[in-house]
Amino acid sequence: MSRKRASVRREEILAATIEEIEATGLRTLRVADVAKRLGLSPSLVIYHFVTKEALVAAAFAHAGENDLYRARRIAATGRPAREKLDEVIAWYMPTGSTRSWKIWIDGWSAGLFDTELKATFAALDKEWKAILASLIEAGRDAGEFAPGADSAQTIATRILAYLDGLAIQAMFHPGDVSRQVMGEWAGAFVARELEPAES
Amino acid sequence: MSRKRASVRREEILAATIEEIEATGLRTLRVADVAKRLGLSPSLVIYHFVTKEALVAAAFAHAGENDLYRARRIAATGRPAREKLDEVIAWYMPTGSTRSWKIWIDGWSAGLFDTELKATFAALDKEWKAILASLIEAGRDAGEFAPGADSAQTIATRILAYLDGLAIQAMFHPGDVSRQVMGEWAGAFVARELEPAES
DNA sequence: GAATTAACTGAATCACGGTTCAGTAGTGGT
DNA sequence: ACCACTACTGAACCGTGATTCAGTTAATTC
Repeated sequence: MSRKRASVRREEILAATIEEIEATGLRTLRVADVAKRLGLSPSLVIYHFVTKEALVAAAFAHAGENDLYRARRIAATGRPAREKLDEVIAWYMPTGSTRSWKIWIDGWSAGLFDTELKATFAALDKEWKAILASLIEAGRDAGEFAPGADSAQTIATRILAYLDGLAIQAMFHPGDVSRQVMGEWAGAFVARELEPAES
Repeated sequence: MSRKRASVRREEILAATIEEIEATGLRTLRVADVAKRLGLSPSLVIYHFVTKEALVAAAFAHAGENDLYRARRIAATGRPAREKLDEVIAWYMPTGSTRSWKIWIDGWSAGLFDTELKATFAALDKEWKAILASLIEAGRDAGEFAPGADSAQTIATRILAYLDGLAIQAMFHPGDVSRQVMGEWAGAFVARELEPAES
């Protein structure tokens, strides 16, 4: 049983937890399954995280931070705002390889009745909006986007709302909204929001 | 213990189940709590529904049908298509008194890993899209809406996606998307989809 | 108004899975 | 080499909550 430093093992366990939620859902998540995935004893998982609930909370926070990290790296590139915006959006969507929407739908459902989780999601959402808003402002300053009536923050909120909705449709009704369609519609929405007066 | 015909009792239990999910969430739903809500024994609930899982499935189907029924009644009115469309949309949103979004978010999460539930939701969604599409077509025929490039079905899908997304935002970030804002944004979206060439 | 059926209950069962705990064994420091 | 600390395990415990079942009583039928 190769021992590892606590910080390393904790990361492994968090990743395994997300994988397990991804694969079978939060409602049937068992500590034992997370442990088995790594060939460890259930006790160890509890040893590191004290309680299953805390494990789940930590796992969601971890996964969310990971996604944000990637998005921030895209935003930090030295390219036109529109390109970066498109790429960040593409990453937010289910297409983004690692980023699965199953866990977030599960997370929302749990967050409805769990204050800590709800706070975690609120914080993550705020960050996503900040990233988008900052790209929108950059684009406006650079003259790429028309200076609209609404604040960048507001537009970011609307875009994320639409993306969430599209993701759900794509998840449950892939016949109505394929991945490609989802991308096209998202692109059209962004265009309408940011380049209104093209006439 | 006033006895009731099975059909009546079943309806009561279904309603109580939805209320319980609404109040405390699917993940902590106990058969005993549903029973207590009606002053009945847990055994009776099982007597009527055989299994908790079946109870939950039936409850979601029941709630969904209820909502659809109301929507269809609105659509059957003899008013302009736009008015009816707006009202149906208002009813779809969390504002619609009974219609709570908590249960649907919970439902999605459960549906991800439950084939029967997923099928139920697919059927409900299909119905909603049909209602919207038929209103859109009626409005086009009546000259209320411009005849766009996309089919009524497609536009219905996009509208529902946006509504879902807005509902989630309103649920989790009411500071960013109040009920009123939600209504305004939804209205603007519909307008853009249906009355594009107003120039 | 007896007989049959259908609604209903309470107490027991039973599996499941999170958590505890006492102990084992790597690991890093001196 | 020894010590202290930390990662780790296996077996037991224990609460929970769905389901079962044998029986009770209200409705319905004839």
